[in-house]
Amino acid sequence: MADAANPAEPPRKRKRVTIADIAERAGVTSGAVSLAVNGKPGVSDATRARILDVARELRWRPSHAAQTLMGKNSEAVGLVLARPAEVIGEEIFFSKFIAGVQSTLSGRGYSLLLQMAEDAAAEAAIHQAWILDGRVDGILVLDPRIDDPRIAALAGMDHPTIVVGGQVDRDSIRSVHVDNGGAMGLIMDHLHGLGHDRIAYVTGDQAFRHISERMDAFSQFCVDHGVWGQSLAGNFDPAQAREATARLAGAPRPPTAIVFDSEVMAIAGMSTLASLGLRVPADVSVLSWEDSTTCQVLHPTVTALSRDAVSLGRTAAAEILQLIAGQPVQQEPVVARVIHRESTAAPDRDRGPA
Amino acid sequence: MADAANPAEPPRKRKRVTIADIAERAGVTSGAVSLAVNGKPGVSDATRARILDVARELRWRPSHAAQTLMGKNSEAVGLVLARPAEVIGEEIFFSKFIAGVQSTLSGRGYSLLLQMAEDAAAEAAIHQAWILDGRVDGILVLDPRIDDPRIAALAGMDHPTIVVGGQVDRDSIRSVHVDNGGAMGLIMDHLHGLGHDRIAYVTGDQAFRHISERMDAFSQFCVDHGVWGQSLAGNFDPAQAREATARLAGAPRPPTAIVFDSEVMAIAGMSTLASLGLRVPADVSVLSWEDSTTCQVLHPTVTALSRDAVSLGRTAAAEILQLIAGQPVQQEPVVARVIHRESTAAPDRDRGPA
DNA sequence: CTGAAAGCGCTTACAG
DNA sequence: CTGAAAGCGCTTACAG
Repeated sequence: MADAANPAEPPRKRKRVTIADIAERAGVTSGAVSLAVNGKPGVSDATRARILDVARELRWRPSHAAQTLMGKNSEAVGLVLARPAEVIGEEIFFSKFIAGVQSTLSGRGYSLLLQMAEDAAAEAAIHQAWILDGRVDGILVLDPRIDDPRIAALAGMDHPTIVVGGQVDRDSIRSVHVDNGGAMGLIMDHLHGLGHDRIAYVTGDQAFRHISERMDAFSQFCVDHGVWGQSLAGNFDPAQAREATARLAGAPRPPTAIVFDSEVMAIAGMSTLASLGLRVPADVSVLSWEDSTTCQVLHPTVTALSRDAVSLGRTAAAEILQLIAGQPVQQEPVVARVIHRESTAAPDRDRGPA
Repeated sequence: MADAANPAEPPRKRKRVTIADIAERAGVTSGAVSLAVNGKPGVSDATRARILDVARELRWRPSHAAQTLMGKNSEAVGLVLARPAEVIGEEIFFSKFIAGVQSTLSGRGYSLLLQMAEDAAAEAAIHQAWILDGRVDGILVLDPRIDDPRIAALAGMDHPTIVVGGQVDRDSIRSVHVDNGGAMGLIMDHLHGLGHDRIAYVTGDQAFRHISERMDAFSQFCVDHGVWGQSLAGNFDPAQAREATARLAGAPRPPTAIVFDSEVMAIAGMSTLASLGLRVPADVSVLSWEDSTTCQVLHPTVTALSRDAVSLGRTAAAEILQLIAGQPVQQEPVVARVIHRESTAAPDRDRGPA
């Protein structure tokens, strides 16, 4: 088909076209071709124009491998996901984040090199290999843990690295500024402002830095505002969220509002409440830490913290690109806000049956 | 920290260790080192052992760039996504598929090279660049369209390619066998078996091959079984799905069951039905083409076609790996099944108020 | 401004 | 079995 459209096309089989081919055709040396195509001084304008013409005519493309061998950037950013495939498939955060990263990267001609690993140690090994191979110009690290081996390893390699999802106490490593504590403050302001003073928080995996930051802010707020607050340790598993919700609902003095650490957990929690005959928000308000279309279309619609994972990805990508370019990183803080929907309302303690 | 743990470690700055370093240390030529580390004949066992020891001691790793220059495989598979970041972030299919691909690839030491593109033409350009650069050993193409430019371009390059999401009429290109028609048959069997004979189908973008395959099977079934069937063209947009649902619900003789082409569309549709005061499944049954945790925890839970995007990704990855290895591709068909949940039930035409 | 050459790190014939 | 050399496709000093 392509051939039919352009019948004069030469039989393009095997044999890649190299700068040597261009040099021969243009009657110069390959060194001159290199200077010409790279826009470096050293060839006359006339020669340069001729060389460029031939290059275009021959449909030449630089050999990425050869350029990498010479130390050129690989134009790729690496990201390894150390979670089971099932979790990555369920949590909307990952696809949003990756989509955001991609949209910025692709605009600059960069690709994302993606790999999955069993655990943080395996992830660190992949990082090492990628860096030594020059396969990536920079690395994105997701969700730092307390005493994260990946951070320790990367800190020693001085390679562009951006950590996403929590602060890191190393000078050599930058992190996308996500203010988890501040976001939790917004959530608590929202609920407390509605009149809630018995609030529960069903958390994700507490080994993650970002989760512990949220928990700290949660406790802090409760202490400061005289709110009864209870965190229940979870692990992002919906079954576990359901169990925690049932336990909370069955308590002598149940909370009037529950904050869930992910969309999937929030939905699971709401479904549990419904099956227990509890109404949202009349009996208990629900808030999801992560927004999605599902939150918008559920019945009732779900109040959510919009971290906007897509723009978080965009920001992370922009920062790693700045780091790679050797520019100072302009940390644009990722804005989070509470999107107020139907699942949160003032508690109706004293009201009779609707 | 790493240094503290291993104080004898040499100052590992700059300068990568090459086979020349190994050769010098082991008292052989670099050619011998190459043979030794690659397990090729040409060196005595004693020499080989000595060389391997030195390589290990020096923590040598082959230069990926140099090997690629010599024509070695890149150990990466390419996938470009030609959809807006927002869509990719919302549709659970993508993250599941990518997670599945990854889990198989990572097990074999392969990475996924990912990029986003504006449209199919831009995607084809990225494919060309990747192939010419030797950056990927194989390419995965998602959701072929009618007269897809990507397929036309790839067909001419004889490079390992696997198409996912629809059949393709080219001998040189293999596709993961997803039986869209058969799956639609399962859905219709399910609904018809429950007693529905007025069924609507709100579709995704009809320019996609897999959607048109589903539509054909839908029409076919309706004709064969005397079912009143109506497809409404959509484009995966939840707002559009809501509108289509409202139109269907407001019809003089509304359907008793609606099939939606994606999870997001199904949820949007259900929310519309609820806001119109229609009960699911009492007034209308709803079925989603794509399963997810959300389908399991919604109220009512949603009957869904489980294509199992994760295993679809695994299968696609396994097939591209076989193609790369030059092995015959064993097409394991991807099994789809209808997971019956609360959102579908027998139509209650004649029944009075509950 | 241009030419000739060395080198990036590896692999692979080709002689000894 | 081993050594010496050419070559993959490019870049970059270094002479003219």
